[in-house]
Amino acid sequence: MTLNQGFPLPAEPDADRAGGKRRDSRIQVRNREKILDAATEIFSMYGYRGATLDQIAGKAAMSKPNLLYYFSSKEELYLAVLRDILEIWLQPLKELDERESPEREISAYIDQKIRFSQLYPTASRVFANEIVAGAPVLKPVLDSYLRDIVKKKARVIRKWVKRGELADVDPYHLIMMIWAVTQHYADFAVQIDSLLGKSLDDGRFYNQTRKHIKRILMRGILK
Amino acid sequence: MTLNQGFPLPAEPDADRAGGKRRDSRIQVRNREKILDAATEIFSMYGYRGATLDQIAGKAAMSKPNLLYYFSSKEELYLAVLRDILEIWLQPLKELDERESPEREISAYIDQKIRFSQLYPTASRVFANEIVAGAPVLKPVLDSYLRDIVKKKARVIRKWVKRGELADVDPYHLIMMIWAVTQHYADFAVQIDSLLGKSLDDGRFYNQTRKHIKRILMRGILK
DNA sequence: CTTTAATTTTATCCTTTGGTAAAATATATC
DNA sequence: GATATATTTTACCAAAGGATAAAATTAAAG
Repeated sequence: MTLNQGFPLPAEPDADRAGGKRRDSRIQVRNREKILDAATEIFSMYGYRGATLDQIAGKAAMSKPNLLYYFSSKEELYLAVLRDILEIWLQPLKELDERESPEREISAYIDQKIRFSQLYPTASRVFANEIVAGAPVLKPVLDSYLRDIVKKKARVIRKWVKRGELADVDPYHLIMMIWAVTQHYADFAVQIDSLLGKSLDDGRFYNQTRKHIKRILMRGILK
Repeated sequence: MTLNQGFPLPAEPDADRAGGKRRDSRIQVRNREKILDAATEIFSMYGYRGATLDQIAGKAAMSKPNLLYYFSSKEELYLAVLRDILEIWLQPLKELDERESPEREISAYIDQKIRFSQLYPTASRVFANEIVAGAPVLKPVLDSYLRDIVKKKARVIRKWVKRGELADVDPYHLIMMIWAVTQHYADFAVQIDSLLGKSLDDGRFYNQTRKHIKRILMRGILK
């Protein structure tokens, strides 16, 4: 029940390979991927504790012991899933560049976030689940890694404000607003489907959503 | 694994009482409440499947069989929790009134939603969990009840747009933006705490957040 | 083709979990 | 204070869940 150990993060453990073992045979790669995909889906629906290895194995079309041959415990599997997600989740924020105009940069950032919601909705949900659950595993990462990046980027936004290119907005709240709105379309997809019968898979809806969010937010923060 | 049965909703089953049994003795009421509170907390952390009756009973300071004396199954307990949440969650939206100005009405709506996030963060998380999980229980409610209310309120917003009191925004996206942003502060509270060391419990932060969200959103949608 | 290493299956273990039965205790009513 | 009812505890149970061991099968290398 401790969960979480060794999450220095972006780097995969990656050991083993030294010992001469080839950890990348065709079948190895294919199966690990199959498992990670299945796990992402199941974890997104039931969270860490609610998910079962049987379900995941079933979805990956293999037996439970076989799955455990690739990931030696449920926890290890969960960590692997989270690691993958975090990598793509964090990337876009790092790219905010103060030398460009806020209009351009923030607009691009929103685009990337929505794109993530479109491309990896289940991954987004696993992440959401983890955070809603109180981030039992990711807390250390949030407290260090994420915190630093956000602090850095808050400074960028503050600079834009000082230069008068942006209305007087609080950088942190702005970032969180963008996260909230963009992730909502992935995390609450069922609700959106219930209300509109649409999802981001629908290209028209995707673009309409993207433009709409940007229109309101940009109007709200530009001078 | 079916979960969900009889969720005509806002109305409590409430039967029994006819049979002459008094379902409201002091101890009855107190214990049911204690259980519901404990359950809300545990469900918010682990979701329906991840939560265990032992945990809930433990948090409610009673034995599992004792808990089952009040709620005869995990499912029934979960339904009771959701029922309570949904009631307070839906209320504010119903109050949008086209006869008032959008400025006033939407502003008030945002206020109420943030207030909910402040007062019932764990309840908000149970709800989030349920939706992220694909709304296995609430789907029928979303498809009927919620859908109708939202449709009605979308009409109100559209009217404001036509009257020229509001920029040309899509009502549905606007509503979802408001949901996303306001609920985010409850659902992703850990993340916010990691980044800012603050929570809505802090009155200063609460107000700052409220004003900030309103400032950006209102600027974004008013003419 | 063998031989060796990688992969998969089968059988099994122990713990947890939702739930029940029935006895024991407390509370209320007359 | 005796009787009936409501509440709580104790003792279980069957199923599910994470995990391991070892046998069986498949793939790779020489």
